[in-house]
This record gives sequence, C-alpha cells and structure tokens, in this order.
Amino acid sequence: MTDISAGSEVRVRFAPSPTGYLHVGGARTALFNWLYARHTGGTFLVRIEDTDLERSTPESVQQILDSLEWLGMTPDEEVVYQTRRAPEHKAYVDAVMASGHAYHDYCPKEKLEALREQAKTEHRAFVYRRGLLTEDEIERFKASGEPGVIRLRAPETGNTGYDDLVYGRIEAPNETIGDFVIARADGSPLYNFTNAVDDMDMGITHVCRGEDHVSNTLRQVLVYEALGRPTPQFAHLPLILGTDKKRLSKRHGATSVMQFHEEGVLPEALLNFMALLGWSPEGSEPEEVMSLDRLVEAFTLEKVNKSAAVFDYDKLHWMNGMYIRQLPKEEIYKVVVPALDEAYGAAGGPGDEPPGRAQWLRDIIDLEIERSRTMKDFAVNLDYFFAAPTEYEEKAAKKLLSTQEQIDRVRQVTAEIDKAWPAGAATRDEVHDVLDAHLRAWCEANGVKFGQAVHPVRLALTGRTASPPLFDVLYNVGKIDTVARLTALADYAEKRLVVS
RNA sequence: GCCCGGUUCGUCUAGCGGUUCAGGACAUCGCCCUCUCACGGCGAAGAUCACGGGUUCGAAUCCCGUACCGGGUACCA
Repeated sequence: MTDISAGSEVRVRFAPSPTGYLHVGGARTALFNWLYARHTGGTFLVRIEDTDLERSTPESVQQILDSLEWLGMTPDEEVVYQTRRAPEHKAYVDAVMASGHAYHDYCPKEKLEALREQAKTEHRAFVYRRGLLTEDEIERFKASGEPGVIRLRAPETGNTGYDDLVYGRIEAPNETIGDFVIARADGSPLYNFTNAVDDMDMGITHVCRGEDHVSNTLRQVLVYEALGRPTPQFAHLPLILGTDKKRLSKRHGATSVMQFHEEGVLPEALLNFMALLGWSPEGSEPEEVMSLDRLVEAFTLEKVNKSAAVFDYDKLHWMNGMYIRQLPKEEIYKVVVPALDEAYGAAGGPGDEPPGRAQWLRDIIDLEIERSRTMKDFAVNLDYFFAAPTEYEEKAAKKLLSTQEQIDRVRQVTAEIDKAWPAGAATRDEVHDVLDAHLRAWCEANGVKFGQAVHPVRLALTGRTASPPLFDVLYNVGKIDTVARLTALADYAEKRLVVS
C-alpha cells in the first residue's frame, strides 16, 4: 500500500448523504475539512453521496448546501453528485471484475442469514468467501434467475491496515474482513466502493470524516489495492454526543445547523464552538474565543482528539454571547430591528417624538447587547418597551407592595419623577442624570433607601425584577407611559390590598 | 459473538516519563462593581487521571489485562 505522494496540493472533501438536514456532527466534519484546506492552501470540495435512492431527497441536498453556505463553507469547485457518476462507477466495477478482484455472487439472502447465525453460535466472525457455494449451488441459483451481487475478492491471510492521522495505526486480520458487496444485484454500486472510487477521481489527498467510518476504511483500502491505486491519508474525527453520552439527537435540543440559525446563534460562534469539539490549538496559553482567521491559522489534524465529546449548549450560548458583544452594532441592528418589527409591529415606541422610532429601536437594542446570549433574546427581553406589563413577578409584588406605606411611596416616587423629568428633547444621559440625582436627593431627604424607591419602579415598567439600568429604561419608555405604568402598578397593588 | 476504537473536574479540554498531590474554559457558589440583571474583575469548590497488574529510581503519560462506552460486522451511508 502506498500513500499519495507528500507535498502535492491538499484536496479534501465533505461527503454527506442527503438523508436529512445538516446536523452538528456533519457540520463539524465539514468544518475540519474546510479549516484544513484553508490552513494548507488546499481545495475544499463537496460531494453528495446520494446512491441510496430510498433515503436521499433533493430537499436534503438543498438544506445541506444552504447550511454550509450560512456557515461560510462553500466548495471551491462544483458539487459532485454520486448518482451522476454511474458510468464511471460501472467502468470501475468492470475493471475490478476484469482483473479478477471481484466476482458475481448468487448466494441468496436466506442462505447468508443462516450462515451468519451459524457463525454466531460458533463464536466465530462471519466472513463471506468465494467458494462457500459449490459449483452446483451456483448453477442452481443462476438458473433460478435470481440476480447476483458483485463482491470484492478480499485477501484471506495477512492484515489490512492504514495509518490514521488521528488514531494512529489501524489494522485488522484479513480473515475478519471477508468478500464484501460492492454492487447490488441491480448493478448499482455501494458506499465502500463509490466512496473510494470517487475520492480517487476527485484527487482527494486527505479523507477526513467521522470515527464511525474507521472499520469501513479497511474495506476501502482493499478497493484501492484492487484497483492498484495509492490511498489518500485518512483522518477520523471523534463523535459528538448528547449530554447523556448517547449519540446527539433531536431530544438533546437543536441538532440541525439551521435550527441554531433560527435560535439566534451566530455562524462565527457555532464554528468556533464546533472547532473546539475534538480539537484544541497548539501552545501553552489557552485560547477559546478564536476568530475564523485564527482558527485557520492554528488548525492542524495532529491536534485532533481521539475521544468523543459531549455537546454543551451552555458553553455554546456563552460563546455566542461573546460574539454578540464583539459584533459591530450595525450588524446587530440589521438582524434585530427586523426581528422586533416582526414580533411587535408598530406597537409602542416614541410615536412622532424625536429622535424617532428608528433611533428608539437602536437605543433599546443597545440596552440588551451585554445581556443577550442569542440574537433571539433581544425580542424576548425587550417586550415591555412595546406594551405595558400585564402582570408582575409575584414574589416581587408581594415583597414590594404589601403595605399601604409601600404603595403610598410608589405614588410619591411617581410624582417626583413626573416633576423632575426634564422638559423638551432631553438626551438619554440628561434624563438619566437628572432623574437619578433628583430621586437620590429625595430619598436622602425622606429617609428612604434608594433601592426601596427604585425597585417598584422597575416592576411597574417591566413587570420584572431584572432589567437594564432603570433610568435608561425610563428614558425609552417615555414620561407619559412611565407615569401611567407607575399609576397602574399602584392601583393594582391597592386592589390586592383590599382583597386580602 | 467477532473485529476496531475510546476512557483526565458535571461538560469542553491542557498534559506527550520527573518542574503537576494535574493547568484553563463553561456551568455552580462567594466577593467586588452596582438601582436590579447582565458585562467585567477577584476568589472558592470540583479529577484517588475508569479499574487491576507490570516496566522504571520515577507514570495521567509506556506495556498487558479487566470493566464500561462507542463504531463496524447490510444488496445503508
């Protein structure tokens, strides 16, 4: 077995089968291929493995391509579709038949089943070999009209192996491999054959894929050998698991790339996070938040791990928050303004008051940037700017508004805010500073703790106990609404008092 | 069953025979900042390096075995 000559230009490929959307496992595989290509100045290709007609769909193809594009990993050459390469596949099957490395096999499924069962009870590996059937049997099966499959004739002694760039030497005795099927009875070729043959024709130098393909790689090495062709380098990547250490699936949360998109995860953050699943940069000082350029620069196959990694949504969201805070504000507005429009329409806002709704939207978005972990958080957390709260956090209401004294103070604070609010077109800072100073002075004079005065205001305006700095919220809610909301809270609290 | 892998804090990981009674990050908890939350800063807790044998003056690091987990063993990919 020979390897593709070192030094030639790197060509890698991502080869998904279009039987569903692109999930994080596939996306991580694509990313490692893409990073490796960029790091080495090589070429990144995509091949759609759609030979399973039963399960492949054009929708899946489109979804996978869309997802890759969203992540910014577009192929450097035209996408290859396996089903369009049927003539080439047939030529290779013919070649391997002609050279005696493959043969027709007429063994019916029932007999195979029986053989498998028997092997199991004898604690042996089941391996199919030419010669399992007598000439008589072959003739009889042939005559029955049952179409035969084509099997590759595998060596019976010695070992087959290869050097995995991640796992090291992988080797198995040939007596455990057996003659495997390379083409169905209808002539259509199977994965282990097409995969190897297409990689040859595409000039792939490095096959980088999930760890679930390690065992099959041995079979593919046999295909290369049967064809007398050098093998590419192989690098297998550890699997990605869910929190229960089982293979990541829908019940763990989002698994499809587009689902992360919809949930407001930024592509850069997803990429960064996925890169750290099974890989870490060389060097003594640890890096976690890494730009795409930095990832490309630092990425090597040598630093890929062998063991499976659990997908941690918390850490992804933390990292996404980091990326949101790094984003230029304009980028955030571009996404969040339309999201707010969609969620709330023309509700709320400053009306015709200067500086106008567009600026108002930007102002309130600014308030949530350091508080958001996904792009979706904005619309959820800014709701009170678009409509007065309809309910108040129960625990806070009980604590802050259970005595007449407390309620009276809310009314006093309301009056003070109303009185102190700067007239005319004051800026946010002016409003903030003036109200802050006035209320503090009032608290001082009346022996009220600042927090005591301010907490009910927050509850009145937002319905919650947590929000951006209160006077910034006030500014964007506006004087009239602020007073109205405070009055509403006091009325509500009084009603509760009477009832109880 | 057989073949092939994997196993360091809850999670992602650093570590590639001695400078590590194991470092960082997320999550958790505490303190600071502070009108709350968040951001930021500081700190705490958290790993007998799956287990058992070797090799060695010395092992998370090398070797063997066991356990557990995963993959393959298809006319799926």
